[in-house]
Amino acid sequence: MRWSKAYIPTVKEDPADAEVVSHKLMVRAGMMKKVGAGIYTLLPLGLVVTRKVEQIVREEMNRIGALEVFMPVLSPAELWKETGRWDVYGEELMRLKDRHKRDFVLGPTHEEVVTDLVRGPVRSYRQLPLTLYQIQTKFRDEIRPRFGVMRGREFIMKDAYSFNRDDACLDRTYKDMHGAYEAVFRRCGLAFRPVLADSGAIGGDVTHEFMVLAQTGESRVISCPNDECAYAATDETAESIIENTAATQEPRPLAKTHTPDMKTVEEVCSFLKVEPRNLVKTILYQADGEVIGALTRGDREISEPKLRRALRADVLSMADPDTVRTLTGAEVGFAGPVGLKGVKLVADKTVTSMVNCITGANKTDYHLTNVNYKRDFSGDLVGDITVVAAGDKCIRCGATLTEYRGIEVGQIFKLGRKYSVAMKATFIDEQGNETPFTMGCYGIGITRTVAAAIEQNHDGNGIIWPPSLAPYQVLVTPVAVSDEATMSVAESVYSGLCAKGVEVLLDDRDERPGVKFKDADLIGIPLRVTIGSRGLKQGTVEARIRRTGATHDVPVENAVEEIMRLLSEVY
RNA sequence: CGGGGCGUAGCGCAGCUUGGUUUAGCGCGCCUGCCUUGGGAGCAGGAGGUCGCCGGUUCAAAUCCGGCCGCCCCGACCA
Repeated sequence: MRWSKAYIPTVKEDPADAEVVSHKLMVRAGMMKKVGAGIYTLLPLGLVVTRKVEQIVREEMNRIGALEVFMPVLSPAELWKETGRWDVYGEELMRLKDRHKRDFVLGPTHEEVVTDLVRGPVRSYRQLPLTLYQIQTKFRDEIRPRFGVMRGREFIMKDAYSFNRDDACLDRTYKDMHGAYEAVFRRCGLAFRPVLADSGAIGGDVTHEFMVLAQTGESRVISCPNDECAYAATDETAESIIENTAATQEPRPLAKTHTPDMKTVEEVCSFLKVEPRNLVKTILYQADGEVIGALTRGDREISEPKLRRALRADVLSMADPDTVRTLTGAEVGFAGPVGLKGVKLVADKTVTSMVNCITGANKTDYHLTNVNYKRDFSGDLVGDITVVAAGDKCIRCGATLTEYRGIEVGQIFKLGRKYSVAMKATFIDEQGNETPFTMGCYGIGITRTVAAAIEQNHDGNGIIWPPSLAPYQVLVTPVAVSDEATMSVAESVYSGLCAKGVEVLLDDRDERPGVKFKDADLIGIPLRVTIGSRGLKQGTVEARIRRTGATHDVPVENAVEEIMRLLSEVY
């Protein structure tokens, strides 16, 4: 490809609306252009990179026997009503009507469509397992799109769905997928970690997220530094051992104390001269229509995903102030578990071993002191509903946990039978029984992976593509296109490399060298070959590795061979 | 949806507080010519704007007021 024909509109200045490097660089390198909030056009360079990621994904999916299909972006509301997600999915589901006023959705994911696809033709266990995947545009009406293509509303995703005869069969597919995902991200040249995660609204039990390690990542990952243990999970899911104190105290008699206008943990603590860890905080939630009280230690946060799982609830949100006032008989800020009626109590496991703690009194401007579990109140449900913090102890090996940030580029779920039961998708098993499929679903954010690759591979001058994702492997840069000797060498190196099947970009623009070099660094081609009169006097051209900046003078005569050799070293 | 901010040439911005001396300006980019050619050169000339949209105030509005639209940032969501 010749640069003069390639449409790579690079820009010097960062776009005003970009926050993170990948967004800035993708715009500056002429890879994409914003059309509206969270929606982008991919320009030729951006598209080529995207296709590279897609191809890697495609090869790894095919390798484990998944079959590619192509489902529509638009799907009728009926399918979503069948599984109930029409009501549960929320605002993020982009709904629209056709000219006949019939309801449709722009697919954010395709469980319904794919389940509908197989529920007729697949009748026998002999046809299983079956795994279908597609690479398709998805739409999620994000509350707040940001960071360019990292959190867009429209994005390209690979989504795969497996139909298995039973749990053991699903386990095998899940394991294959796990392996395929590791292969995909390894081939993309990314530093990543598979971590345990929450299954969210999609439902199901076991799930892993694949995190690309990056400071700008939106996800917190908690991990165990002990290599043999290697426990890693998202902050929504991670479990830990939270050390308790003061367990040696003798229980003292329950007392009520006046705490005028002391609503927050901090206020109560400074007023009563105690540590937050001696408080039990009580937060009221609305869970599938029922009001529940969640209890955890004062210095900790309630994890809504954990709470939702503990309750097996679909919809969970904090109760509104009126509900709180009605049920506690007090202003917000004075709720407590003692004597709280009509509310199901969910206690974090740490709460059960606390001694002489402080809680709200369910009376405005009063708190209770010397509250003790079992004696004064009990949880209807006890579990882990607290957000993990760095410094907690590993649930598996006891080591002190650490935290890092990551970009979630993929997630694999064991769905179970949620969708197959809801949609009556069944097959006949070996015993002749009609049985719902046991399903799994597996996603990779393609466009997000492109952005993640840039987050992880750039410097002050621009992108440094991992060779497997680079839009071109070699950039041939003649210093002056007006110089005939320079151009004839450039052309022969270019055509020589093309003939070897190398993806080459020839910068044939009549620009000053500085401009070309800056653009070269910006678009991040792994190997640049510079041809100028200076080198030609010695009979050489210069090969420069983008990542290291290392240069090699190679003789003109066998330039193509030398460049091929250097290329193989870059890989 | 709550809070904050922005909308002026292809891009990045100034001007707005205190309306008219601004024919609306600057940098980058773009076009022509000369010159230059190993890290975003120089000189000369040039093109490009319904100042987001609608309405109001005024002799006069980019500037003041109201409404609407779009975009960005911070919070509650997620591949």
